Amino acid sequence: MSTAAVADIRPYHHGDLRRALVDAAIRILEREGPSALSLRAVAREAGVSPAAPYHHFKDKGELLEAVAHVGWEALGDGMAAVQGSTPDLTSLMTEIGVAYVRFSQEHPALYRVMYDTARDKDSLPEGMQDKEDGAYCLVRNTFRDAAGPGVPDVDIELATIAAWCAAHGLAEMSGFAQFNPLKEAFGGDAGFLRAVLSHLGMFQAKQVKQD
Amino acid sequence: MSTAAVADIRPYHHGDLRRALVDAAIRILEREGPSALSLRAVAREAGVSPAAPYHHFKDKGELLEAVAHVGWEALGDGMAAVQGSTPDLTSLMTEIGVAYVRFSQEHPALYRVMYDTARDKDSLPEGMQDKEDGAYCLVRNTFRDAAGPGVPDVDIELATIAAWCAAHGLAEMSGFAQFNPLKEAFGGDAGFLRAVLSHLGMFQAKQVKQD
DNA sequence: TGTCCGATCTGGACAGTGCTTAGATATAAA
DNA sequence: TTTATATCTAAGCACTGTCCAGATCGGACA
Repeated sequence: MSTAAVADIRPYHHGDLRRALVDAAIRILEREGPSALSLRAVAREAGVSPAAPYHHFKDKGELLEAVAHVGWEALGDGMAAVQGSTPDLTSLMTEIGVAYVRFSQEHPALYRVMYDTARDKDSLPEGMQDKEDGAYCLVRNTFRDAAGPGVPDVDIELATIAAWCAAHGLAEMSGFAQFNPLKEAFGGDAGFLRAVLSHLGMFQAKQVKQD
Repeated sequence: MSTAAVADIRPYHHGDLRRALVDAAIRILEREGPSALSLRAVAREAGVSPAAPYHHFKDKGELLEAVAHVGWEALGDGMAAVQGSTPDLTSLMTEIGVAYVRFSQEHPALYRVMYDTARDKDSLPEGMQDKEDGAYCLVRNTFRDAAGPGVPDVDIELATIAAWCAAHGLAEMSGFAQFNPLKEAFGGDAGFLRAVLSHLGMFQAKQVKQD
């Protein structure tokens, strides 16, 4: 079993084609956008025949899920990086939200794949929610720690999803050109993001603690 | 010019193929989802050759824009229908938000096309924002009326986009199966939507009036 | 060492896609 | 009736996702 586990990790002709394909897909995504991400282009980028991916993924969707998984981990890392940057919950949640939106701005194609695959399955991806250190759990734990004991789980969950909705909504809207004037009015993109996130009351600790 | 305008409205062999194609596309969307929406399938549904659509739309994207436009108008109608249902701004904004999310739940494929085409253009679609009676303007006007004179435009715009982000975020998240337990805790889907929207402070009038 | 087996990859094919071009047909204008 | 224009079709191109038969390679076992 232990040798089998090793074989699972480093098993190939090619080296590790599965990983190479995911990397190639992300490279194409960042370079040419989602519309250029065909399975054949990924195989080409990895220097392999068009049929080769089918020995590692059931279909294109399964490859995209693997790509999305990498994206969710990177997003989680980005959000975790600002953890502990301030003791104040309000500004901490704002900074986490800014980190979230920043990621979506820096990797728009990857961000799109992350949600597209999730929507196709009607289910949030593993890398985001299932693991205890996923991005979603990070937000929930932040609320839970701030609330302390005695606050019902339902309220924590509500605060979490409300914050997530706001951040995701802002991530999708902030790219539209129509909001450029408003961005300038708030001193650039960062100021705009903080203004919207601050405007959203759910980042305030009292809402979690009181109600 | 006036006769030309008439010719623009009713000019065909087929009757009105342009409109027929848009209708066919929406029919396919509601029946089989976004992945089945190929230009050829639309032509088939409309009983016409695969090349025929190219005499009415530059490419597939332009057809999708027309489809999205219909979607935005329908969404705007749905949101306008709850207008005046209550004099209280907080509950009115909540009801508008509920109408928004309901639309996305009842027409998930169409809703997806609406934002996909917008993202591809990095620009909000005409049907949503440009016209004075578009869905986005409806929200802005509601805030403006509630705020009265003296409140800077920037604050109105900020409240509008914040509300929009929250509604869109919730529209996208509410479909995920992971939130089903939470929905039950709030007495079903409607209760869940109102709980999240109420939790979001930007629906409260004071934030527009005071700040 | 030689042989075999299974995992890994290729070549070739199929149906379906967006889109273009050349030509047919019907409608309206002359 | 002739002509011009708008509308549509037929055929084809390059591309896609996916499958299949076979080639090739690695490690296990003799």
